[in-house]
Amino acid sequence: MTDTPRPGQATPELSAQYAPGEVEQRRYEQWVADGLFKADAGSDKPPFSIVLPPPNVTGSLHIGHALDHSVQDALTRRKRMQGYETLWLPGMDHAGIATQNVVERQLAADGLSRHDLGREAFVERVWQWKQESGGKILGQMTRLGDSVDWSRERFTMDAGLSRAVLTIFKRLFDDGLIYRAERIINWCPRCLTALSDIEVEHSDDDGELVSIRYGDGENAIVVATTRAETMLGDTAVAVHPDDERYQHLIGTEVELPLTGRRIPIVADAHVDPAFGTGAVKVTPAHDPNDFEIGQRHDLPSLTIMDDHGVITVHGPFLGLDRFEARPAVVAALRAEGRIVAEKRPYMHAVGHCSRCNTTVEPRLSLQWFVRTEPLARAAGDAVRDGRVRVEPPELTKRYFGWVDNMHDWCISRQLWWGHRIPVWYGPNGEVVCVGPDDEVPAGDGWTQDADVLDTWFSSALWPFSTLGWPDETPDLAKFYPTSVLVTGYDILFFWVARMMMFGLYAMDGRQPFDVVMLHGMVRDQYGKKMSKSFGNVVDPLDWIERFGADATRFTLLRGANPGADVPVSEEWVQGARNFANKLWNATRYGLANGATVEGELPTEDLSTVDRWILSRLQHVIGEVDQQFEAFELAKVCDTLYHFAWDDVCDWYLELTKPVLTGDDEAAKARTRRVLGHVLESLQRLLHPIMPFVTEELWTTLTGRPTVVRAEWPTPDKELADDSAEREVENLQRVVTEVRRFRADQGVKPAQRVVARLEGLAAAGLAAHEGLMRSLARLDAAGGDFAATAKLAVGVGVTVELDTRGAIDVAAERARLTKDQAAAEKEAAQCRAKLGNPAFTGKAPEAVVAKIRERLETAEADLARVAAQLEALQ
RNA sequence: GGGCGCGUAGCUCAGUGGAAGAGCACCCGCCUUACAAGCGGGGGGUCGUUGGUUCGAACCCAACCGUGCCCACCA
Repeated sequence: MTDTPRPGQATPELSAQYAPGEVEQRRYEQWVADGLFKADAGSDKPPFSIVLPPPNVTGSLHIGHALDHSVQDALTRRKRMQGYETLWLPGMDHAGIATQNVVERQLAADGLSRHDLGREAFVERVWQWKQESGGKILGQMTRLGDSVDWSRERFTMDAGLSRAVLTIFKRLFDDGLIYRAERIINWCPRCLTALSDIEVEHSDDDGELVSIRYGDGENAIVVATTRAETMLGDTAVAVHPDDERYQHLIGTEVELPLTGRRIPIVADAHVDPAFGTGAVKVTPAHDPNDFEIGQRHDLPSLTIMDDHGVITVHGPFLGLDRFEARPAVVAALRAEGRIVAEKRPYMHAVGHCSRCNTTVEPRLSLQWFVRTEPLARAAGDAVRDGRVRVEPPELTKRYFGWVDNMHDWCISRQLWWGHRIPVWYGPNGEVVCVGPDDEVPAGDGWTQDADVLDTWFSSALWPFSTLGWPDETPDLAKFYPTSVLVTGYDILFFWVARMMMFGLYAMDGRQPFDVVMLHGMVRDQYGKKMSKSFGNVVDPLDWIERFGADATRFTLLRGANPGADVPVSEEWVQGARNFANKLWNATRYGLANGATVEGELPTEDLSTVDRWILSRLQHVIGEVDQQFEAFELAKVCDTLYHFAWDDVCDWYLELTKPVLTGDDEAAKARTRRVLGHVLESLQRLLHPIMPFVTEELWTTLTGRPTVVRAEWPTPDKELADDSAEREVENLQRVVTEVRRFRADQGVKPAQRVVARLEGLAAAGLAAHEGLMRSLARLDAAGGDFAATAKLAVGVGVTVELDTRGAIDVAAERARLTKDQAAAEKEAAQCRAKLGNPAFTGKAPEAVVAKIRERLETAEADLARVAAQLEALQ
């Protein structure tokens, strides 16, 4: 093998194996130092922008982030190479409850509560925590290779974003889209705050349905409940207006057991006469349905629990926790003989706090709400009229289901960490909403609302608040609307719909993003959800450490088609690591054989093999582009994997060996140039997926500074060459068939077999005899040649081999007989089909032709096998 | 309770009207000077079931079975 370094350049050296750890840190630091990820709002280039879904400040990088970020980075890096002015904006979410819980736990370790510190000191303490231990995840992002613009990092509580929050709150307030009201809300008795619908998770819990008789004699009415303790707050019993059984009771009163209170029996269409007894106890202060019934019938609301879920009424139960009160109330009722049916198990959906899993208590409470109806309608319309595209489209149904049925959004939280509600109450009942540039009311008796806003309120502003809104900044002008939002389908409703509502509202009807790309969840190799208790959780940092960031990314992206869950396993990441190594060694081969990227790509006198690989490359570029535009990153990975491994490594590199070790210097120079082009193109194509190894290889191969801003390949139609592709395919068939024969016959790979090739000229393969001999390890027939085996390989080429002493005739005959039977069956099927007038009459001509072709092939196979059998005699 | 998916090789998944594919796993043979994290070869599926539409169905339709997810104020 010759070793001819490029003029004026030292021979680059690569070790035999790729060692990612050595490369990654060095490369990332250089990229940042060179400002390669920085966006320029003043550029003339077309914009491409993504805002990173802000991770919680309490979070650290888990495998789901790794997937999410890998997708965004791949999209961003490709667009950057395509010449777009590219911004990927990073940042974090202040994560109200989650963060407050973390700091409260720290305090609890010292025996303190947040109330011991007081509000101001507590918030100060949280900020301090954030400075010291928050935001670990941002550092971890560098390990993945995220090409984010660090100069634009934002935090939902920083000054600019807080101003955006105040601005939009004020605007919504003035438009009558924010209001304060007493409503049934989800209350977490542990976090001591209201929760929105999306912060409540439903699970089917075991409950017990008990039937209780209210009243006596003629007036008795039986109700059923799973929450017996709430009967203490009942202010009515409701029945369906048409329910025959209770006509005589409607409008009367009944005595509520244990309390001595008399409550009315009302008729309400909400009641399902078929469920239970058809009579419902009504507790307006502790059940959303009951609240509405209460509103319709002007019933009083009687609150029976405090913030902690402790009973506040009725002597015997006073001070009991809600779960203690339940059996206590049942026992007391039983003592009075009012339990008319034994308790029976009952599975029903119960809400739990998404932060601490405490059972949520529906509770009447004075809170702030966003009136979502007009906002949600606009959010739905933007998708309906095609301004925003959802990938995969199937998920639009879920999106509509959500935005079209949205309840008003409870936005006040009884927490201290967050954006404080900018409303002040005056001594005479004044309510003043204070915008960012307004004077805060001063004087005696003015107090600010104590609550803070739901965390999702500020994250809903993320696509524009991070770009400088409400100011008309160059960033906002250049990068809004953002190009694509990438996130998991699990937060389509939580977050995406809210960004749509606020984006359309704040930006005068302009959508926050053009495309929503939803990926799936990362799962284990059996498709199981990852969970700590199951022990199947993968730590991406561990994988990056052991297999490299590129291998980790490739493993994730290889499953990342829109909407699809992504199973991963250690075996698979090993495979990806092997792939990185394969690329590494292909480039090593190129470097050792003088592959070059200097000078024009030759077009004259190219070998068939060179024309073939260039043609394949054009197809691959086209395919990859299509797949990228459809966000089908799994397919991108698959296409490039097979091109790199099968076409380039297994065939092309092998096929260049005779030329590159030969002595035709002109031919060698051409192939070196083509080889250099193919390798560096492949590296550019793979860079969005595997940034580190491609950077290392590309810079080494080309001597240029970085592939990060290298030009993305475009297909060159001039280089497409069908005849070269066909020729090489035929060559491959010959080689493969001979290899198969050798393997079946147990001929050692190293053993040269003497052979004669016939029919090459007719098959158009005359020029490639040397290549085929080299790949199939066939020597030219010499003087004592005796054809002991004859191989017809299907493209009109016959190989006669001298395998004296090397083959097992009986085994080969058995195999050929099997082949013969298969070919006969195939031929028979095709003949039957072609003999069927219904088929030939109705099927498209192309299909019929295809069947004819199959028949020809089958017949040729039959002839081939027959010839081989004969030769074996 | 409502809605949306899925069921293809041992595992994870592509394929969506023309006669079944990949990765890994498995079997056989090889340290053939880019790579043993490799090379060459191979076995393996009546495409959940049953009907229907069609010349033709993994693909379209219906029912059923299995399975997953989302939403949900029948006590």
